[in-house]
Amino acid sequence: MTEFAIKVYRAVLSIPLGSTRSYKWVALKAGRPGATRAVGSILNKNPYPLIIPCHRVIKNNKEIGGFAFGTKTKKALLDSEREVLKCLKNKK
DNA sequence: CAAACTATTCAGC
DNA sequence: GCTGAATAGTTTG
Repeated sequence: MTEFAIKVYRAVLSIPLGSTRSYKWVALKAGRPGATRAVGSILNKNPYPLIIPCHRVIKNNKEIGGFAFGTKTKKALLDSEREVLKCLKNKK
C-alpha cells in the first residue's frame, strides 16, 4: 500500500455510481498523469477489490480494460449499477 | 536495489 | 483500424 495507491482509491471512490472514468483520469486525480498503467497495476492487485469500485475504471476508448473477477463480471457490474441508478433516479 | 510485469495510451502507417 | 513504442508505479528476487 502506497500513497499513490491511496490517491488512486480515493479517485475511484469519487466516481459517481453508474458512471465510468478512464485510467488516465484516475492517474490524473492521483497526481501522477501518465501513470495510467501504474493505476491498472495497482487496481489489479488492489487489496480491497470489493470496497474499491475498480469496475468503474475503464480504458480511455470506453473499452473494458480488465477485472480481477473477469471482464464479463465487470460489464455485469456496470450494467447493474446503471440499473440501480435508474431505479434511484426514478424516485417514487 | 534492480529487473520484469502490468486492467493503458499515443503516434505512425 | 492495427502495430509499435513510451510512461510510471508495483511487485518479486
